Amino acid sequence: MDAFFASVEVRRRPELAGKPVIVGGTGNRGVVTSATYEARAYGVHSAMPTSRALRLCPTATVLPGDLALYGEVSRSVMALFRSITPLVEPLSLDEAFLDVSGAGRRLGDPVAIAEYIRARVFDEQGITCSVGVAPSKFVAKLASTRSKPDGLLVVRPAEVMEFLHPLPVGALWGVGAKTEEVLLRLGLRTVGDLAHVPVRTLQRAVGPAAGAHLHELAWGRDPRRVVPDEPDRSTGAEETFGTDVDDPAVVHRELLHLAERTAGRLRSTGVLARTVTLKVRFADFTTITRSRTLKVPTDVGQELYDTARALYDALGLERARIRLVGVRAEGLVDADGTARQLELGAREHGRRDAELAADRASRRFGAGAVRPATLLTRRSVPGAGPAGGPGTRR
DNA sequence: TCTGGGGTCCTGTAACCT
DNA sequence: TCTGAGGTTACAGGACCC
Repeated sequence: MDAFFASVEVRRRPELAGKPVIVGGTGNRGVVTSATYEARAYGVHSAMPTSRALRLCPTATVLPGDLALYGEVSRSVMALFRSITPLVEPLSLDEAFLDVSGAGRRLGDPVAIAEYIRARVFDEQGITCSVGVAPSKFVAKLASTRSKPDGLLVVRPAEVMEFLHPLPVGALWGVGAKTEEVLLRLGLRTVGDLAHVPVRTLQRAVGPAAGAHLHELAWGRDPRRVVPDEPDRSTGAEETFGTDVDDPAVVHRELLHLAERTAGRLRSTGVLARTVTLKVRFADFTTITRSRTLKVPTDVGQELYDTARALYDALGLERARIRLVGVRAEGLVDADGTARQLELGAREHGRRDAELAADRASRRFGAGAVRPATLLTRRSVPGAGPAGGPGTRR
């Protein structure tokens, strides 16, 4: 999809069509997550602090975003893709790889399929998308980027080199700011330059794996298949405070909140986590992580919290100024295939049953209907909150 | 100017096991 | 009993993507 979040907002509010619109954090520490092409004309792009974006483009409308709505649109679009081929690999909410090598008889050649997709997405969702058609995932991805917005670019097998080699190294998928800097220092400006440098040189510069990988990509070689339905490897939640925090009690409460959120997601997807990772970002933006692997995988918020809090307390911070904390669950295993460890003397109905009951209450009465008492604030007492706040849901 | 939140993958080091 | 080689895993950090 082109400028996905922003496009969905414009569809919802047609009076914004043709105007600069920014979706992103509206607080003092927000960043841009999506911007219409009208806003991009002012130099606005995603990941830029909203404050800077507004300085560049003061007339822009800034909207907080509505992930639930974008998720709905995403599901509809992915369903359309799956009606074309079962080989759909979603890359994010707004993009996916489709292997259409088997769909030709029914729907025509890949170019016809691409046009069909673009038309259907526009008819059904009222937003535009761009499609790259190529013999490999990586070239298709670059082609779709090149064709944005509202475009279609076909790179046939014989055209891959002439398409690839003039591109700047930074255009390659996997080459970010740091790697680009290293490559430019070596005098490598284009993908063609990259292709003609010995692999060993590349590997010395950016590491053995990345070096070999880049060399292959520079010659258009990308054997990765389109794989549908890969299970997540980790899930987590993190939050940047509105202003830096040095009160351990505030950090502890946030950790509980994040642990509950993460555990809820584990339960809703039917997986257990073996490893808990704590993330702390300090006022100066340095970031550390600490992790611990559990004896028994879990999906219980209280256990994630206990672990995260122990990791935090072990840091022995003396009122350090904290900007962000996060809790992440890794080493995910299928809950069905994992027998729960029976502990000697453990109560039959424990914390897990309480959290499952809270899940059911949340499904009926809205997110956060039941939660730990320490997470209740005046705002969240039913009836006391602002309209639309969590406490006012029924 | 001031840097979100969701992820994936790679690398170096240390510990541990055989 | 000691030593070393080699593999695996845990942990921390960092680059990158949308």
